[in-house]
Amino acid sequence: MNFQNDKAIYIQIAEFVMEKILRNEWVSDSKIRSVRDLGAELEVNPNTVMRAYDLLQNQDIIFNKRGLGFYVAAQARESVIQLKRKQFLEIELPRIFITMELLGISPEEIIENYKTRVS
Amino acid sequence: MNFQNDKAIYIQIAEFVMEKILRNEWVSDSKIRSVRDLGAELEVNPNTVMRAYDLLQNQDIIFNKRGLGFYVAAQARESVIQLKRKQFLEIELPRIFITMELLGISPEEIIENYKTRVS
Amino acid sequence: MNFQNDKAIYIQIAEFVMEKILRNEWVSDSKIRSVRDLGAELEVNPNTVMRAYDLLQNQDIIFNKRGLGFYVAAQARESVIQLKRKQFLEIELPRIFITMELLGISPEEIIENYKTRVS
Amino acid sequence: MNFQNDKAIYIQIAEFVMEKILRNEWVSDSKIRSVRDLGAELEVNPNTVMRAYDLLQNQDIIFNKRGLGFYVAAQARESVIQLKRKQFLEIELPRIFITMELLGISPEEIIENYKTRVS
DNA sequence: GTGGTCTAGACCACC
DNA sequence: GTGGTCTAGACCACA
Repeated sequence: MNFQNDKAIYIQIAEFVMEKILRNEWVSDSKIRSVRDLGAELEVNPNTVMRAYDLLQNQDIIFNKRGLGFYVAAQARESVIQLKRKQFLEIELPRIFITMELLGISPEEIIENYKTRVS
Repeated sequence: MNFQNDKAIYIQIAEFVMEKILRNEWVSDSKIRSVRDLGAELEVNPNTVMRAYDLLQNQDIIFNKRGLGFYVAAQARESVIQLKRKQFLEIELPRIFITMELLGISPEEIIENYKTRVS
Repeated sequence: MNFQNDKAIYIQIAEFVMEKILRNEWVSDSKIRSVRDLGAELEVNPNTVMRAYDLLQNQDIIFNKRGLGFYVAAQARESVIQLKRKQFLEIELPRIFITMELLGISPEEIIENYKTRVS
Repeated sequence: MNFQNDKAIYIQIAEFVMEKILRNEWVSDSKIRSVRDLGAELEVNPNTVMRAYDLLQNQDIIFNKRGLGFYVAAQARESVIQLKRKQFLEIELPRIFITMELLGISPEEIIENYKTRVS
């Protein structure tokens, strides 16, 4: 992890975890790194890691066992996909529509392109 | 300019120039920064800037007056839009379709979303 | 606000805001206190207020206008009720069932009690 | 004990004692702390402790041996449960029904929830 | 002025 | 050991 782009660090950490889950590298019920541990490795404040974990917990992607640590939730992968769907539809799609308008690309042109791709 | 993402620096410089033109901050026939000048400010090799200008010249976005420097082309804005259209349709759009497939989002869902936005 | 009970301060602040909305004292689209302002009055760190507002924003109860402040969301009251429903069903109800079991109270006894109340 | 909530202190002391009995930490016929002793530790007036003990004695939860102190009654645990049953049915349950009405939660929804929990 | 992010460091409860 | 909360203070972007 390089934290090179302009997204907040805690967002990048959350996306890192989600990527691991999406790739099935981190599976349900397995323990993930502790906030102190991961914070030390990434050289960020544990609070920043905590914020990432908090976000993931709110999305039912990880859960906490008191005094033990965070674990990957049972339906974690599905939750990640669900969250990404939401982000795509609410954030990326509007941007795409704006770009299309700016570049004078009509929906019909997209559909044409899509059909060509499928056929 | 930060050169923080993973794109080549000369690409980022070209995009920086195109952005200026798109926003009408740099207009047709006006002179743009010299290769040496811009290279010094951005702390990159003048050759890198030259590569960016070369790319823009090939797309009819800027042109060169020998011994004088580079100038914004007459139809620069249109050329930029044309270039971006091409990039959008050939590079971004395929990526979007892949993401949609990955997240299980159907074209119908997009169309529905688009109509809601318009109404 | 006294922060007398054992709940986290940021939770109490969020509940304070939700109470205002439930009572229709704070209505949709009206601006709410800034994080600095409310933090100063309650003598807590602005970050703590921010955490409360963050929670409320995630629940679509308030929203942010950049550089201007937080505002009560359009469907804020409905969102508050929705959130409280969830809390009741997932947190309070299980506790009630545990208490019932501990005190040897059967569901039938509750139903009997409920009917008496209704009639 | 913190005396942080809004209940009267003597009530909280009585509940503290009942909790001990419920958890079988204080068993029948064992002597409990003296009024002066407990009052000193909790930094409250002995009269306040006395009021709590008086309440418990009226409910047959503790009894007094003159000149010796207070002892846990034979059927203390059953008496505590009996008292809490009464409190639950007469005080908490009405509040629960009010909350349910406020949040638009039907008894059917509760039953459904209960079945899911049992199964 | 507004929020948003991050750090350093503290204290707490739970296990 | 684990997370959870809070503070003080900093710097940033946006308007």
